[in-house]
Amino acid sequence: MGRWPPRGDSAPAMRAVRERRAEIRMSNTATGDSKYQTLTPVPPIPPVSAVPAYGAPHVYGAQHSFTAIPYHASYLATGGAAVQSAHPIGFLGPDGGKALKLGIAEPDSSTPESHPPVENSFQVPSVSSTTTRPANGAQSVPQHGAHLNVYHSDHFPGPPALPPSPHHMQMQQPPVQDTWEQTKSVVMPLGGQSAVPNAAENANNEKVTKKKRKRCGECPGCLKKDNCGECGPCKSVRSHQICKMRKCDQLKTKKEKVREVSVPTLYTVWRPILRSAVPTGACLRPRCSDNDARPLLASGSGRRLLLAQGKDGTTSVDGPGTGPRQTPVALNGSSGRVFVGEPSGGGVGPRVSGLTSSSFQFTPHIKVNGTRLLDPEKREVLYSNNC
DNA sequence: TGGAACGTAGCC
DNA sequence: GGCTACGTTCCA
Ligand SMILES: [Zn+2]
Ligand SMILES: [Zn+2]
Repeated sequence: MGRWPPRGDSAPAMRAVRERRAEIRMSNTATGDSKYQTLTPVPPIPPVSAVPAYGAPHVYGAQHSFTAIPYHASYLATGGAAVQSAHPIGFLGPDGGKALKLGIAEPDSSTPESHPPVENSFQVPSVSSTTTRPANGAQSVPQHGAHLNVYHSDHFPGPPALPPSPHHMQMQQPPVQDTWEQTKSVVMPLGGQSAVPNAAENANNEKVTKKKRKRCGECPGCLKKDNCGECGPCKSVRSHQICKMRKCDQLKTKKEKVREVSVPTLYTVWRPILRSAVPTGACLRPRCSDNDARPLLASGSGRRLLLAQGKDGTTSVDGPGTGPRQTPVALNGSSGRVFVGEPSGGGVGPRVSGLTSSSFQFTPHIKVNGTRLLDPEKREVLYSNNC
């Protein structure tokens, strides 16, 4: 009783089977053989424990560069007056206690306060869309809330080091430890350094070979015993790839592999961007308990917000526009990662299908203390309240 | 955008 | 050290 593949990356091996495989390759025939059995199942998602959660986008450490980001600029021009400053300030805001309650992680904190129970409004999105849309179509005004799905891809450029800032002490250091313990998997480094072997990149953002995923052992491809003998990988000695027919389905979808992103990470990393991109009063607090907060629209409705990062490390924010848009967004001529949020636009814009309810939720505010947030002045109130 | 080529992780 | 094949880059 053997297993397939016989050896190498994913399964216990048998020399005999390897030889058998060679025979198949040589003869280009597909034969049944008792030696070819199913794979030993492996976890679909290898654990990534101990991977530091750090994905600070470029834009964070350099808010002044916002104006160099076309999408963002247009965004603000159309509706982002209130956040023209594009500061990360509201970010922690004046209310440190509240910030803690929101689950913002201090880089090295070990105090109870720094590990508050976080409202578990974030879950792992189950699937990602592949809708493609040019980023430069973003012209419309962002809406009142965000329902954020965060995706991960394996090639995310690391951000530059965060500059020291007396106003943002907590942000001087990347949140090396992801402290959101409700999640078993950990945020992959969207960039930045990692002290963990097999991490994506080193401190200099240099390419570091990453850990390989394993075959699931259960998909049709994995269950196939024999090489087809006719596909490219079968024919090419240099391919180094498994027969197309046997390619694991899970390994086919290497991009947009969804990873969990902790609340702290969202706050410390992406919140400034969200803040600048959702200028109409979206509360970036997960499940804000504000009674005036508008109820979150059902998943799948509303419009989307994109946070994208190009290979050059720059970050861009894409507006809702007129249609769902996800990956990839061209940035400076290159394609990069795209993070998808969904501002609940209150019926403005098309419905977006395919979203799961298991994603990070931002409660949209349209009112604060009963006052509709219709002008920048009032929105500032909201921001100052660290929503 | 998909395929080819290549480096090398992972397993033995 | 050999082998398979994943991840990545390159190129048409
Ligand atoms: Zn084949
Ligand atoms: Zn599989």
